[in-house]
Formats: sequence, C-alpha cells, structure tokens
Amino acid sequence: MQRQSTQKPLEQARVRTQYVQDSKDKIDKTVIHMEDHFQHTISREQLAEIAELNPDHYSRMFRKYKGTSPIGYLTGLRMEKAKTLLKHSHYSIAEIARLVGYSDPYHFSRRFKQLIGVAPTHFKEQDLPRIVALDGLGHCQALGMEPIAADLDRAGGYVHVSASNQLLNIGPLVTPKADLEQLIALHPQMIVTANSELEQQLSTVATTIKLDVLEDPIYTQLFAVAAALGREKEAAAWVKSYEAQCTELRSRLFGSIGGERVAILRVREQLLQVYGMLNMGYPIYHSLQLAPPDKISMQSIFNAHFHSSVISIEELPFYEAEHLLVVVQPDNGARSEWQEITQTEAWHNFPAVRMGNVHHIDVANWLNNDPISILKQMHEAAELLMKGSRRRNYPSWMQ
DNA sequence: CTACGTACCCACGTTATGTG
DNA sequence: CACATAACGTGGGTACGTAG
Repeated sequence: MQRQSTQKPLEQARVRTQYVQDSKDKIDKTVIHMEDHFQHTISREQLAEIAELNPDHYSRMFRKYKGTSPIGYLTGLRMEKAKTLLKHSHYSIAEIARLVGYSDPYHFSRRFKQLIGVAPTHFKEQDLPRIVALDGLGHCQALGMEPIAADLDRAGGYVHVSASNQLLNIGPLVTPKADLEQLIALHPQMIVTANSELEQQLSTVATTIKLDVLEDPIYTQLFAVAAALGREKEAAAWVKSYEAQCTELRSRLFGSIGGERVAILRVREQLLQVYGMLNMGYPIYHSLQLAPPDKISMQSIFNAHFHSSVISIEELPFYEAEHLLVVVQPDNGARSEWQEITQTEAWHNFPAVRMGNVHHIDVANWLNNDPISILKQMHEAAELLMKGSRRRNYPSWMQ
C-alpha cells in the first residue's frame, strides 16, 4: 500500500507547505550572501553549499523562485552596483569592475554593454534628467530611470528602493513653503505628480508630468511618463515583457484552478469592501484574467469605473467565490472587525473558506497602482492561488 | 608616447536542461 | 540525484581608436 494513502490530506498539505517554505528560506539565505559578498568570487557550488542543496537542485530551485539563474542574479546585482558607482563616484572603469567583483575590467565592460545596452563610459556620461517623483516612482523605475527624490510614503512596499541609489525621501509634500523650498533646492528638471493643484504650482519649477492614476489605464500612464522622458522604447519593452509574464501565469493558473472565481475582501474598522476590476482587482481580473464573483462581473459591466462595494457581512453570500484574497488593515479596529467576521455563519459557509482557499495579502504591497507593483502583485497572487490551494498564509500578528 | 577603453577571438569552465 | 550534452559565461590575449 502506498504511504500517501495512509496520510491524511491535511497532514500532506502541512508537510508540503513546510517543504516549500524551507526551500524559499534556503534560496533567500544565498541571496543575502550574494548581496553581502558580491565584490568577491562567488560560485554556484558555494551558494549551493550555503543553501545545503545539491548544486543542480539549487539552480532549479533558484530559477523557480527568482526567475533567473543564480549567476544571472548575481550579475544583475553587480551591474546595479556598478551603475550606482558610475553615476555617483569618480572611480575608473577598472576600479569599478574590481569593486563589483570582476578581476578583468575588459570582461566587465563587455558584460555591462551586453546587459545595460551601453558601454560603461557612455553610461557614465549619459546626462539623465533630474527627476522628482512625488508620484509614479514605479513608473520611472519600470522605464529604467532612477529619480533623485521621491515620496517614499506613497511608493508602496513593492517598489524597491535600494540603499545605494541615494534616493531622497521628499514626501509627503503638503504644499507649505518649506517643502517647496526643499524641492526647488534639488534643481529638478522633471517632476511627476498625480495632484493637479501641485502640478500647476510646480510647473514654474520644472517640467511637470501629470499622472492620472484614477482614470487612466496603467499602460496610458506608463506611456505618458515615457513620452515626457523620451523612453518610449523602454515602455514598449516593459509592456512586452509584462504581457509575456501574464500569458505564462494565466496558462499555469488555468491548469491548477481552471475557471474558479476569486474574490478580494478588504477589512477595515467598521468597513467591509469587496473589490472590483480596478486597483487591487487589476492584477487578478485584468492581468491574470481570473473570474470575479458573479455580482462583481455585473457591477463592472454596468459601471466601468466601479471600484468596490461596501457590504455587510450578511451580504457576503452574494459574492460567492472559490478563492478569497483578504486584506486586513493593520490596526486594532480592523483586526477585531476581522475576528468578528470569522465567527459568523456567512463566513463559515463561504465556498473559499470551506475549501481552505483563503489567502492574506499585505495592504502595503497591494494599494499601489504602478507598473512595478502590479507586476509583483500579479506574481504574488498567482503563487498563492497555485501553490496554496490548501495553504493558510496568515500574517505573523495573527498566529 | 601613454593611459584608457572597446571589440574581437579562443580555450576552458560553468550552468541549464532532458532523461532515466 | 546522476549523467550527458548543449548552451552560455569567463578570462586572457591582441588590435585598434581616442584623448591628453
């Protein structure tokens, strides 16, 4: 008799979940090692040893979680460091090559051109505009442009800000004089903002780029920024890569959950919302083309700007779905609201709850609506829905 | 001339991938 | 997990261009 058949399904799921988590932790351990030691020689074997995995198996696992080979990831890391040094230091190319882990500057130069598109010397001389991103940091980064300052409070957890890129946190800009003076002192050439009043006010300081984050689809927003920065080619390349990833994830998801419905629930103090196709719904319903609850489909058809419905817990059965993504606001009011919800009959009868398909997502990563965040949200959602058909992903404060 | 950077070539090492 | 093999990456060498 096979061992599996004697093991309870829940126990199997627990073991599988533990295994997945262990592998991820091991890969993360090697990523930290790369970040700390990129200036030295690092081999796949060394990394595999750190991860306590067979080198072949390690490469496979790494690609599974990071989408690239270990050495490919390390090279990318080194090139990012090199870009920073080229822009912000006076070291020679040979010195920079050495500082990022290349003993042969010629080799470094070749790889740099191959990956970045321009030779190190030209990159150093490129006169990039001084951009201040009061909004749209993710838009700029998707176009390969690193602003000199940004409102990091509005950037969201998914927009990566590396410690080395000297990005100044300027926000939140609430228009009093002091803030404006600080902004002018930066001598910006471009300012990206979603606030029309500010745009008017700042148009005398620099060329302003107005983002319409509520009305415009993400591609329109990206191309608006690209047009102002002369980066249309980069925008097109980003869209192409993004759509290729959408297609790949859609086909994998179809294989694992088929046409099952996904609902998105946001819990706040005294407020329960079910999301539509916009904002948090965008990566789920638009990018991954997953099915929303039937009522959300109807509401979206009748109102193209439909954002979310505020509901009472008794109305939950009208939004039936086989999978549920839940955002609980990280405050005590929302947490106690959440505790109450999970005690109700409507909750226990909800299909996704009965099937064990409830996943928690972090508000800090999910409220932002920029290319970088949307891409990562899509990957996070796909991973949760594919791997975790029986996995509970409670945040640490709930355990 | 010298220093620095890029392009090209070649041999060898490393990594990815398919198969069992 | 082991193995074979193809693909890719690396490092050393040389030639050449450019600027001071």
